[in-house]
Order: sequence, then C-alpha cells, then structure tokens
Amino acid sequence: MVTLKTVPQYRKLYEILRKHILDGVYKEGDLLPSENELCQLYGMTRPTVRQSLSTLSNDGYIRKHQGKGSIVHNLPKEIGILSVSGTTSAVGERKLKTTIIVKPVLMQWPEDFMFPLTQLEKESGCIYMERVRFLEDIPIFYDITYLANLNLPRITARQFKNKSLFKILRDYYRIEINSGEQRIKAIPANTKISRFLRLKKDQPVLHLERKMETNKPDLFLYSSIFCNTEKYSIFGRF
Amino acid sequence: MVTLKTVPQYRKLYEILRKHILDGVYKEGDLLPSENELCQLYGMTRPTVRQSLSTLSNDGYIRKHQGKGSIVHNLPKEIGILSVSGTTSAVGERKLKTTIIVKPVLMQWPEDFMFPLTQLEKESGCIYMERVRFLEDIPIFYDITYLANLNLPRITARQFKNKSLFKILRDYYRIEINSGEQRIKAIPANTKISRFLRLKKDQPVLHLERKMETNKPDLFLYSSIFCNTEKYSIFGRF
DNA sequence: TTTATTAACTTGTTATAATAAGTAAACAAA
DNA sequence: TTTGTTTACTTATTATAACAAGTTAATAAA
Repeated sequence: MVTLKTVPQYRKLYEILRKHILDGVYKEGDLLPSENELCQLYGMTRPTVRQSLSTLSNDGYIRKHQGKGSIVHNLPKEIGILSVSGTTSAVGERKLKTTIIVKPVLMQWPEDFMFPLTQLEKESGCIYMERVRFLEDIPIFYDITYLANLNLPRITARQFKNKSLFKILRDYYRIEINSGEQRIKAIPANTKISRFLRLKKDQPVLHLERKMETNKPDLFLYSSIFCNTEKYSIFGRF
Repeated sequence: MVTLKTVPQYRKLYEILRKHILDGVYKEGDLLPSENELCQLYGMTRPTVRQSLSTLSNDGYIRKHQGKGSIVHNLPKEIGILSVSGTTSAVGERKLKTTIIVKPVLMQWPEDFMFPLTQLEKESGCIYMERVRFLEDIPIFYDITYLANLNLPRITARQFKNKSLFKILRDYYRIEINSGEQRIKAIPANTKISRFLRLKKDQPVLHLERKMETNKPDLFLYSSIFCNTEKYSIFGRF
C-alpha cells in the first residue's frame, strides 16, 4: 500500500531553481528568467510558475520586484537547522562533524518537560539522544534531542555516524520538518556543558529550546541545544 | 502626487482573519470557515481567499490540513520585533515600556559596522538611537538602532514616547519591515550593559545583531540588541 | 543636450473552471 | 458490534484569461 505520491509541478520547478541558485548557476544579484520565460522553458502556466517563485521568495532565496523581476538573494536558511556564522560567511550543516554522546534510546519522557506534551506523545514514550557537533575541531553545539516513538520502527538501531538525524528521518521515514518555535536564553555554562563545549565554568552559553513540527501532524521533534558562541555566531533569518 | 494605493482584497481578508484570531473570535484549535464559505462571506473567489489563507499560514496564524480545513495555530510572531516568553505565555511588544537613552541623532556610520553598507547608505549618513525596554519594570532590552537617512524628513524630531519606532516608520513614512537576518551570541555583560540591564558584570547576556529589510529596496534597519534573559526568554518562530 | 513621452517589458491582482486527493461521517454488510 | 464502503465534504493542483501597475529603455519634443 505504498502511495507513490506524485511531486507537483510547482515543487519540481522550486527544486530546480533552488538547486541552480545553490550551485551558483544563478548568483546573488542575478535576475532570474521572467515568469513568462519560465512558463515556456518548463511548459507550465503562470500561476504554477508563480507558486514556485513565491515559495522561493518565502524561503529567502529570491526577492521579487514588480516591474523588474526576481533577483537572487543571499544564501540559505536550512530550516530546522542552525547555520553558523564565522568571520567571513555562514556555513551550513554540512561542515559540522557529529559525535554521539548518548545513542538513541527509548525511555520515558522527563518530568517537567520543556514543552507541553499530548496524551499520545506521553503514551508512546520518548526517543532520546545526545550529540556534540564540531566545526573545525571546536565543539559548537551540545544537543539533546527528544522524539515521540510514533511509527519509527528500528530508529534506535540506526547509524547516525555520517547521516544527520534530519536526513535519516527524511530518507527512511519520509518525515520532514516544516516549521517550529524556540525559546532562546543566555546562561552560564554548568560543569557538564563546560566539559562538552570545552569552556570554563560560568562562561556565557546560548541555550535554545526548540519544538519542531513535521509533515506528520502528531509528530514533533524537540531539542535542547547549548551553543558555544565564543568564536562563531548563530545565524538566522526571519 | 500621492498614490493612494488600493489595498488588495486578499490583504483585506488577511487582516480581518488575523484580527479575529488575535481578538479571540477564533481560538487556538478552532476550525476557520471553509474556503468556499469565506468566498461567499466576503464576495471573493477561491484563489483570492486561498492567497489570504496561504499568507496566514506562512505567518504562523493557522495550519492547513487537506480534507479537514484551516486550524487556528498558536499565537503571534510580531515580525521584526522580539516576543518575550515568560513563565506562562509569550507577551508581545505592547506590554513593553520604552525609555530613550539617546534620542534619534544624525551622525556618521561607525567604522567597522556590524554589517556591510552600500555606497548610498554611507553617503546619506546614519540615524542613531539608543533605548531600553522594560517588562514589568525589569529592563529586558538595551537596543542600539541604526537607520540610513534616506527620505526620512524630520525623523530626528519625532517623539518616540509612546509610539514604537516601527509604528512611526509605518505611519509617517509608510515603511514596513519585510524580513531580515540576525546573528546571535551569548556574551558576558560589560559595565555599560550591566548598568542598563541591572545585572552584575560578566553575567550572560544575549546579543543580537539584526539587519532588517523594508518595502523600500534601498532602506535597511540595523540594530544591536542586548537582552536580559534571566527571567524571560526570547521567543521566536521559524 | 535635456526633458518628457511612449512602448515594451516586468510582476501583481483577480476571476472562472476543472480535476485530484485527503477526511470524516453516514451507511451497509459481516 | 465491528468492519468495510460510500458519500459529501474539505484543501491541493493546474490551466486560461484579463487587466493593473511598476520599471526601463527607446523615442520624440523642447
């Protein structure tokens, strides 16, 4: 009963243009082909093309200007993932190396969890993992991830070595992160955090508590992230 | 030569529904009227209604579910403005009291500004101001704002007492914030920051550097914000 | 030369129409 | 009662069409 969902046309064009922008076919400041040209090029009608462009615009890849055209805007957003901004420019998730501290295990949800949970989530238990992510051998993120155990067979057995959690969820379970909310604080590093992030105790650390929504209406991904922002900043769009 | 721009229909419906959600006419979890019902109610066609709903969905006010309907999602986003999350729920910008530290003055841009500037921006000079914003008599934000002096007559003379900067820009100059980017760090409070935010020196403080885009293509709003996150968190969506 | 106008682009808004696909409740069959 | 099926809803996708409005460059007028 595999539903081979057909990808809509506007989504295909979105992916094509997005790839071209990321690959540098269209560079920052370039004018994209006009809507009518895209219609001809890809055999679509204008509403379809406009839906693609609208999504690209929402995601920050282009800016539209009436009378002028669609102009390629600067870089990505990496939804659900944190970009790091160094001295020169932002680096995506790709250059981060990951070390597993606690392999995914099934357990009870903590008392006083940082976000309210539904009954369904409470009943199904919690998949827990801890990771540290490095950029150029400097530990940047200490992540604690929580995930409801809903239709995720064998997830605790999966290898997280090279693939990111997001990639595993997408590839094996067809789960994608749509959006989310977060709370941000600056806190002093406690002993545990200072050890993982190689900082002195009580040094300022960024603390993010995130709740991410997925394409499965009942499934949310939670994470508590501690960031070393001494050398790098967290980069975001809004 | 005042162009009395007509507000599009889809924008009107967006504002109506948004207001209804914020006023509690539709509460979290409620189902909005179906698209066809909205068509009849407001005398529009479905593409127009859908454009309104799509924008509401992008802004986080509703979630759409095929076959079910549009469900009111939880609260606001206040684009370009920071929401504060307390022990119970998020509070918007309205409850913040503002104190002006440095009234808007025209000056040169600082050397080594936190974001690269265009030639036009450099030539036109910089409007500078400093504020502290309080929530329940606790200082939460220490803001430094920078704005290019482009077609903003008499702005340094305006009263910022009750009206927010965003409101003044919108009401007098028809400038609205579309989107932006930011860098986030956790830093130790220096003497100046600790004085304004009533913290001990070296206590962790959130530092945000933001560049905001407006509906005027050449005009950007920059701010450097220091946040006391001891009692409250910064709340955001993505 | 300079300035105003026009023409040919661009994206923005809106309407009409048809079909696909997901959801849920009513219904029928076991 | 329980389970499967149908039906009547919902939103999603796509096409066609027309006109509004902003931008730019070519053109005409001063």
